[in-house]
Amino acid sequence: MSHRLPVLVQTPVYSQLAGPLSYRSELCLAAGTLVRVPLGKRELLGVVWDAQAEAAPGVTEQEIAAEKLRPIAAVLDGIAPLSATWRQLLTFTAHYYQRSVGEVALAALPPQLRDLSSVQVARLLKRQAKIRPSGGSDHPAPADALALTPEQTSVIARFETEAGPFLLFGATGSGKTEVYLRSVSRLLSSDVTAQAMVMVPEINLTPQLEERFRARFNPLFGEQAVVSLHSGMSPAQRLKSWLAAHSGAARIVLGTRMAVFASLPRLKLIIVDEEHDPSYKSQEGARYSARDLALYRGRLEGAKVLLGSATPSLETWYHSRPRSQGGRYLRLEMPSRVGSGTGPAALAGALPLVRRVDMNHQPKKCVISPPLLEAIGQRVARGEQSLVFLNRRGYAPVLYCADCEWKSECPHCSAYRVFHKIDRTLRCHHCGYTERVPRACPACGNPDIAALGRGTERLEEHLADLLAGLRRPGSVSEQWPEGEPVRIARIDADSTRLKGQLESQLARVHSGEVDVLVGTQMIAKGHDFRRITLVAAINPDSALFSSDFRAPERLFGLLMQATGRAGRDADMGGESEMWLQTFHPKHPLFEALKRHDYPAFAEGQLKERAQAGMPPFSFQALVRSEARTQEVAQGFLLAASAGAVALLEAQQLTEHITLYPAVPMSVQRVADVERAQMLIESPSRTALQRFLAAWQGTLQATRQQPEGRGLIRWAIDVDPMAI
DNA sequence: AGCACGCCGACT
DNA sequence: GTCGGCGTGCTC
Repeated sequence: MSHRLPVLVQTPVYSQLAGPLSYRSELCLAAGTLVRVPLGKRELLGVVWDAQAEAAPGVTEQEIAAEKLRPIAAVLDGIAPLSATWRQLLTFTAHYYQRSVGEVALAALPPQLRDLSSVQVARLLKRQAKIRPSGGSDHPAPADALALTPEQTSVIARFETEAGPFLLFGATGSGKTEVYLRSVSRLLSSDVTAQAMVMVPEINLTPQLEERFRARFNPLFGEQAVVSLHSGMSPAQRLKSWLAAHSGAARIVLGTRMAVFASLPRLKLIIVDEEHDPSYKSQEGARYSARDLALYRGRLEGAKVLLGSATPSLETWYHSRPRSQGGRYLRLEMPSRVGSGTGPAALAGALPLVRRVDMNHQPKKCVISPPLLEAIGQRVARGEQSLVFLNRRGYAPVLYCADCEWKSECPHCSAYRVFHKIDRTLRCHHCGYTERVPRACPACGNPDIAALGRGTERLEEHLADLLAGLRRPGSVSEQWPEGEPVRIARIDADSTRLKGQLESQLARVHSGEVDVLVGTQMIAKGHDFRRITLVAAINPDSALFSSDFRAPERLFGLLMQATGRAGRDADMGGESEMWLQTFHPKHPLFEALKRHDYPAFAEGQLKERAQAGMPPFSFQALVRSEARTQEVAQGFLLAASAGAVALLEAQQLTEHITLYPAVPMSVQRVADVERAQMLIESPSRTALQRFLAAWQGTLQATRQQPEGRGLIRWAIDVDPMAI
C-alpha cells in the first residue's frame, strides 16, 4: 500500500509551492524524517512534515491527484526524525516572520546535509559512531571549587528554584559567565542526558567562550560534550556539530543566532548572553530574533531560559519589571564587579570614573582634547594602556574638493566612498565599489582635495603625532638611548580582515606591547583586557539625535560595554576612567552613564516610548521593496497598501493597525538598486500578525500587477531593529 | 529559488 | 549560420 506524505522542501513563499508538497512512499514515514525527493529535474533534501499542516499564507491549496505523485527518492534513515517541538519551533518561526515553512526549516539544517546523498550521509554517520568516545570521569569540575561572590550564589540559587524566564542583569565584570558555567554544570550533573545551549552575539566571541566551556566540561563529559555552531565553521564541521547535538552526544551547544534552530532532543537550558545585542536579529532571509525565539523555544520544550546583559534591551527590561506590575521575566541582579582578590578590598571591583569633556570649551576642531591627551600621556608614563574608541573605520568618511565642491560619492549608491589611506583607495562601505584615490579632483582637476572628518586610520595617525614626544618607561637601550616611542595599535574590520589577525592583535595588547589601542565597536565587545585603565569615546554625539528611536539604547549599551573594558584588573579598578568627548555633556544619557545607572536610563527611555506609542508598547513590521527606480519601489508599496485598506475593513482591524506611507530608505540606493520601505504598527501583536498573514497574499498578487512591474524583491521584517 | 523553453543580437 | 542575452512558466 502506498502512502501520501507531506514533505517540506526549500521553496520561498512567493513560489506558489510554499506549503508542503505531496509525495508517494511505500513506507509510512514518521513526521520529521529526512528524505530526498525529486522536484522537477532536481533532487532535494526534504523533511516529512505533519499531515495537518495548513498551506502557507497567501497560497491556496489544491490537492494533487494520487497517480501524479512522484515517489520519494531516498530516506536518510541513519538520522533520527526531527522532533515535534523542533517542527513546531520552525512552523512558528515561519508564520511569525512571514516566510514559508520549507524555506525556514531547510535553512535551519546544516547546509552540507542538503548536498550530501543518503549514501554519503550513511557513510559519515558510520565514521562518527566509531570515534565516539565514552563519557568522561566523574571528577567534579575543578573550577566549581572556586568561591562565588554572594551575588553569584544568590542568583544561582534563585535560578534553580524559580521558573523564569530570567534576566540576569549583571554589570560588566560581575561574573555572568561564571553563573552560566555553574548553571550548566549543575544541570548536566543532575540530569545525565540533559543538554544546554549557550548563545553569544558574534563569531569573534565563540572561541574564548568555547575554551572556557571545554576546560570546564570536557574532563567531565568527554571530548564531544561541547560543540559550536556558527557560520564561520566549515560545512563539514557544522554538520558534525549538528549531528552530535541531534544525537544527544553533545551536551552543550555554543553558537551564534543560528544555534537557536539546532536540534537538541534533551534541551533543558538556554542561555542568551548579551541579549540586547542587535546581532541576534537576522537581517537575511527570515528576519528572526534568536533571543525571542529562545524564549518561545524554552516555553515550548520546558527548558529554562536565562538572558544575560549589563544593558538589557528595553523590551527585556520592561518584561522583567516586578511581577506585581505585570512583568513576565524574573530579574536577577548582580550590580558589583568581581575583585580578583589580589588588590586592596576597597578598590577591588570599583567601576571606572566617567569623565565628560565639554567640547564647547575646547580648541575648535580638535580631535583629542588637551585634557584627554594629557590623561593618555599619564597612562603611557605609568606603563598602563588606553583604549580610544571611534565608531568609524577608514581614514576619512569623505574626500572633498574646495574649488568645485566635488565629493567622493559612490556612483552606485547614495553614499560617500570612504578614503582608506593604507592602500590609497576610495571604498564604498555599502556596495564594496573600490577605486584608487584620484591624484586630483576628478571634476575640476584641482590637485588639492581634502579629507573631511576622521576614521580610525586617521585617528591612529593623529595620535602617533600627538604622542611622538613621549617615551615608553624603562625602555632605554643602545638602540633607543632616550627610550622607545609609544606603540599604537588599531583594531577594526580592516585591520582584522585576515584570519588570525584579530587574535595576534589582541595578543599584542595582552602582552603589554601596545600602549594605546584605537578601534571601532569591535573592541568594546567582550574582550577581556587586563591592563587598560583609560577608555575614551572620541565622538559619541552622532547617535544622540538620530532619527532611529533605538539609537540611544544602542549608544548607551555600547558606551557601558566600552566602560567595562577599563580596569578589569582589580588592582587598577579604582583608578580607571571612561572619557567622553561631547558637545552635550548634560545630556541625560551621559548623566545616567556617569552614575553607571542603566535603570534610570531605561526608565527615561521607556517613558518616552510609552508616550510615543513605540515598542515595547506597540509592535511593528516593515515592508521593504527594491527596484531599479524609486518610483517602482514605492509604487509597489503604495499599491499593496491600497489593498491593505480593504483588507483591514474586512478583518475589522482598521482601528488597530496603522499603515504609514512608503518612504525611501535612509540609504536610498545601494549597488544601483533603489530601496523603499513602509512601516506598519499596532498596539496588539495578534492583530499585527493576523493582518500580515492576510496581507501576504495581496503583496504577492501586487507583484503580478502593473504596479509590480520592475520590482526586484520585497520582504517583510517583523519586529525590525532599525527603521 | 532553480531550471527549462523560447525568441532576438554579435561572433567562429 | 551558432552562442547567448534574460523574459515567462513550471516544479508534488
